Amino acid sequence: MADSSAARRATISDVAREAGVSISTASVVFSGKAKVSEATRARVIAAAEELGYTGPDPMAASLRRGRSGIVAVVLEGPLRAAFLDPVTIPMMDGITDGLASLGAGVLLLRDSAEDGDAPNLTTAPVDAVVLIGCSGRTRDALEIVRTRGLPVVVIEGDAGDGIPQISLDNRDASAAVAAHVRDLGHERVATITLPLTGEAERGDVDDARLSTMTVDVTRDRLAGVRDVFPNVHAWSAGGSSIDEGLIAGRDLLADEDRRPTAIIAQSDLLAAGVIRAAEELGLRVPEDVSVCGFDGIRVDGIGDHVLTTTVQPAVEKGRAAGEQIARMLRGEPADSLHFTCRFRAGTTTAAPPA
Amino acid sequence: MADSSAARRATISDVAREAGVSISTASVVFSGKAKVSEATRARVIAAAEELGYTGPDPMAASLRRGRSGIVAVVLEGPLRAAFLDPVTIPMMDGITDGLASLGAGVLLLRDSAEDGDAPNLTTAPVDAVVLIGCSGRTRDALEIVRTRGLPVVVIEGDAGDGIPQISLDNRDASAAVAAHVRDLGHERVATITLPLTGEAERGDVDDARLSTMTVDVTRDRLAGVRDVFPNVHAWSAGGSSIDEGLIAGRDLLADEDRRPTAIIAQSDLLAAGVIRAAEELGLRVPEDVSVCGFDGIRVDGIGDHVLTTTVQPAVEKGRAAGEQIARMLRGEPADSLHFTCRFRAGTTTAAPPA
DNA sequence: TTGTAAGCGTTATCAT
DNA sequence: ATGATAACGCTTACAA
Repeated sequence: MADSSAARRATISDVAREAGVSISTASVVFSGKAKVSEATRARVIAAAEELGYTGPDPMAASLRRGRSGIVAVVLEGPLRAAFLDPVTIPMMDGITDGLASLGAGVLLLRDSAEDGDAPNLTTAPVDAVVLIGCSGRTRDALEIVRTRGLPVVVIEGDAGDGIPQISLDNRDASAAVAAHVRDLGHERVATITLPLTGEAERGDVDDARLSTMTVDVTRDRLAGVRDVFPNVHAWSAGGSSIDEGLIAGRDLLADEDRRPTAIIAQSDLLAAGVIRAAEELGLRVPEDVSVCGFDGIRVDGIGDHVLTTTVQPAVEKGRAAGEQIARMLRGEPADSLHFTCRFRAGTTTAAPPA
Repeated sequence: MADSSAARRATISDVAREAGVSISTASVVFSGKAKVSEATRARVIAAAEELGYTGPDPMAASLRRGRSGIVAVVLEGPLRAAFLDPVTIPMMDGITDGLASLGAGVLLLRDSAEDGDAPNLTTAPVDAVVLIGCSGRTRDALEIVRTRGLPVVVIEGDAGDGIPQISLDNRDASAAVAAHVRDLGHERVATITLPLTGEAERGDVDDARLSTMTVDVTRDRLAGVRDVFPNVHAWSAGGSSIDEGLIAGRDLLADEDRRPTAIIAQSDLLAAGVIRAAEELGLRVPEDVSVCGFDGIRVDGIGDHVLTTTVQPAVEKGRAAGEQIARMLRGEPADSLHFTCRFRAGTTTAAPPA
């Protein structure tokens, strides 16, 4: 008798019973994995409607299939910070794209291992993982993922071993920018690096600090500049933003005597900040000081300038990552892919002032 | 004999056996839901290590608990578009924040119902859903979610019924901006609206088009302007971006005779575009034309101007949504919350030219 | 403190 | 074309 008054959610077996068919038949109606006569299908659909059954429970289906249809994307630091970087968005878009063939969704995860009860790699029902910017804390994430045996692709980071990674010719591209600056005749050059470690600490970079550097991207882009200007004055920003560029620019351009004639920023955002700093100080770009960046995103806030920079294929990087994940999930072998930037001369660089 | 050579993944029962304890004891060691003697705990941990067991399978745990620890955030249109809107990111950050107490992750979902095999509301293992900008297609999402019986919160959209929603005083805030413009003495005023429908179609808005309007935010902000300027000339942008603002601005400011003395843009991005358009045409802001926006985000690219606008509490909105979700998941009642904007006078508005 | 056992709701295999 | 049945791997009363 006890006809449970509190509405328990209908299951596929309720539907099957109501429709007078077996559970497996009902299941097949929803999955479409086998032929079902039109008549029974209709009965099942009707029964489902009747009972308010909205289709297989995703968690049960996940368990049974061994797939959740979810891919984690691990970003460094808080979301806001990650998305402040203008290349993140196109890249994410690319990832979704590459994953499309698989019909997988994207779960945003932060890399904070400490974060108590936050959702993390060890407890999230994901089929695979994309790691972005493998550095410090992210390395822990990699460890977890590996022991969990999840397929993983790393974007911009050294994963080691046989882990497919999507890389960029940071060093060469950076060197190309530097070469452009050198060819213009600059000798007193400074570079503004991305953060050296997870902890953003800005200021001049000396050898001691250099040895603490853990972020690959930072290292490679700096190395590229040094390939051309071995003794370049390096200044490390606390992040990649216009504000940080502004701070760095003010510091580097303040002292008239030691003022560089060209500043090579390791991101377009930083470069934009430098341009602002220059304008603040009444310096003209590029007549008084040349400025260039890295990324090739569209930066607002630099007026009519076209930034001299190198353009990275952000969407393609993301798509490649997504595609490799898709392949691995299909049991196919995945490759590491290397992308190259394209140098773009703009209006923010010129010969040094006479 | 057949000691499966292909390494099948170890399960908790393997661990239990290896450690010589019952399955439940092993389970408890990992969940910490009950006291276990230090000795047995150690044995279990050791066994797990031995077998390479990395903790309970998330899918199995999800099924058993009835919780996946994942909350879906449904955005309108492609990810890229959604994240292009500068208020989205702080809002997402707020959501993650509000969800933190729950330890839930965020699954990004698009609202495209048609999208074949893409991951969607009906098949994703989520515990709850946040709907952003409930309009048109998003309404279908709402329907699905409701029949699935998932807790849901709607941000900026009319969900009807007893669905908690996070709202903004779009109309009043917009009216306040308009009032400011009126108080400065402007009479020839134009407004640039957000898209009227999901399909971005830009251009003058007449009554016919007005009746096709489906987006709540657009409607409310426009209504606010009309509260002050009943016959305001409305021009609908194809989206909320600087480029769209530029296009709109060019069109509105082109004809010297019909040129408005003030343009009220429904977003800061649009306003930034208008300012650019004005500068292109050699018009000074605010001397020749006043411009104001909506959102209160930091816009790059408008030089030294401080945009006259109204500031919306984006992070707070997101956090509120997250918190309401958390409450519902705890079985507590959830409320609708209403947020208000704060008017901010900037340097882009002044009295009309004499 | 530890063990027993009953599901959670599916899907896939194999018969029929 | 349809049905019976065995997993999937875990959690949690409840019993010992």
